Amino acid sequence: MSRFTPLDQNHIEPHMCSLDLRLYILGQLPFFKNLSKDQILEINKKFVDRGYLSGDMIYAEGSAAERLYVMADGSVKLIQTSPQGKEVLLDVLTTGDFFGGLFPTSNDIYRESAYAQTPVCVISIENSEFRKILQNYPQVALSVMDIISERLRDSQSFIRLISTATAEQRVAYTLVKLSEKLGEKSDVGLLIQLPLSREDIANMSALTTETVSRIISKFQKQTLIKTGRKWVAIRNVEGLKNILSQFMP
Amino acid sequence: MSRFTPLDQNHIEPHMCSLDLRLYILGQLPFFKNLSKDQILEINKKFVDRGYLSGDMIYAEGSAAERLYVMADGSVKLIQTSPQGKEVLLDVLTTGDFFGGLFPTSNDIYRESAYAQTPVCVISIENSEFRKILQNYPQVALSVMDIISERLRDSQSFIRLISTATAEQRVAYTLVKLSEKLGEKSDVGLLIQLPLSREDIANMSALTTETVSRIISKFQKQTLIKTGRKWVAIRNVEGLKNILSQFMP
DNA sequence: GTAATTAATTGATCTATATCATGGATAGGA
DNA sequence: TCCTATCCATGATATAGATCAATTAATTAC
Repeated sequence: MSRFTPLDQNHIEPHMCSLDLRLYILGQLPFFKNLSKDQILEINKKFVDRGYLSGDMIYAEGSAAERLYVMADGSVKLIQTSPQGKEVLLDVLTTGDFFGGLFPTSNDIYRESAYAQTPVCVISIENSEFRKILQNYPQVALSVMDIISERLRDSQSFIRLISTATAEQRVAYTLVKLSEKLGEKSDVGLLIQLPLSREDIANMSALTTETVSRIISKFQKQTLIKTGRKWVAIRNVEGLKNILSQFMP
Repeated sequence: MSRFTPLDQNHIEPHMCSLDLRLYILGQLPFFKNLSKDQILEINKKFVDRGYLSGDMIYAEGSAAERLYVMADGSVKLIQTSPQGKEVLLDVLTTGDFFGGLFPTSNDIYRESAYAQTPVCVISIENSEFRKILQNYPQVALSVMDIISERLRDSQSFIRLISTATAEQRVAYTLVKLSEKLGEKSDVGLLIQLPLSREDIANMSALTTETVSRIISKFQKQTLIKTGRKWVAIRNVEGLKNILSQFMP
């Protein structure tokens, strides 16, 4: 029996990708938000849903990028692997995020692999169908553009981070970002709602697990965080941000 | 007198941002390519042009992001600076590239500074005007989206690079990328048409100038490149790519 | 409930690259 | 053609974080 984890465990079952959930998710997407109920219903027809179990691969780096995915429930990791086997965790996605192919030509390939990190339900649409939607609803294309350009800027901030920051700053940054995205108040602090190992943090921060472990231990001693096996909660966000302040304006 | 530089020196004068050049540049832009002559003329009215001298700042990180810029001639560096003064060279832009604000709200800020690296001519448009164009011409929005998503993927590849690659691999990558974008055949090899110091390469590769200098010397001894003050030419692209092959699929 | 597996900690050592320091080379102005 | 800025090369040293290695703790399997 689980001795202790503060994480929510009641994740959705694959079959729970109900029509209602699908419509709800689609309607909540920032780029579909301004569409009418009927338009959403129409768009929904082009989507298919599917559940995955924890650890399942949703698509593989290098394979043909044919579909765009939208998270309905659970969490998904986007990972690039180098030939020597080193992994870079590009992003963690949760409800409402989209990922996968967004490409002009159908003969493009995925640049990363996507793995279910918990049981997940995703809905997906064929690339060409999604482009039709973008053409038919110009404001949708604009919203998608905005989201991608925001991601580009995040990505560039991250480049600055790993170009100039110390290991401690990188871990602090990773934890602050994750808590902003996935943090939920709990009795152990601002809990990052995600099974998150030291290795995951290492792959997100461009460090080794050992280094992350040492830093996490230190942060815990400083009562900045509280942590256990595969979970982290933030006790003192300001303290972590303080570590970052030297290079984040 | 210049003793030796293989770089083209006859750069455009600021006043040479003629109407003809402007129309030509606008017409060549990948996202305006499919528009009619009349449409281009109409769009052109919203653009203003301006010349800058080498070293001039075009906009500053942190200031209000009000304009979108398009390169007409010359080259521009996009730089992020950390509070400690460390610089990260995000990109080098040349004719036809766009940069600056592409943002949904007018109260957003630039995330990087833009400097003229040579004498340049840029044309620019107010953010809100550009968004009107995107709304009026849906296929333009789609093209812009594609370009940004390509940049995002490049940026993610780069994150993998600096997360996992050695200093030598980073420099090789930087040189290969630059030569693909700016390389011109010359009698010293595939010359990168850009005044490119060791420091620039260092800031693009997340390394120090000293480390870059050592690696550049080594590459030169291996006759992979030929280099001088502020210029680099590639003699053996395959050799450089070979250095990369261990982590670039 | 016990064994087997996986995750995390912690210590000892190593190494790639940064940092510090100096001299030489090149460019461009007077 | 000299003078002075930069730019570049290279040696010596320091160090952050990786790597190697061993131990402990938490989970899952039986």
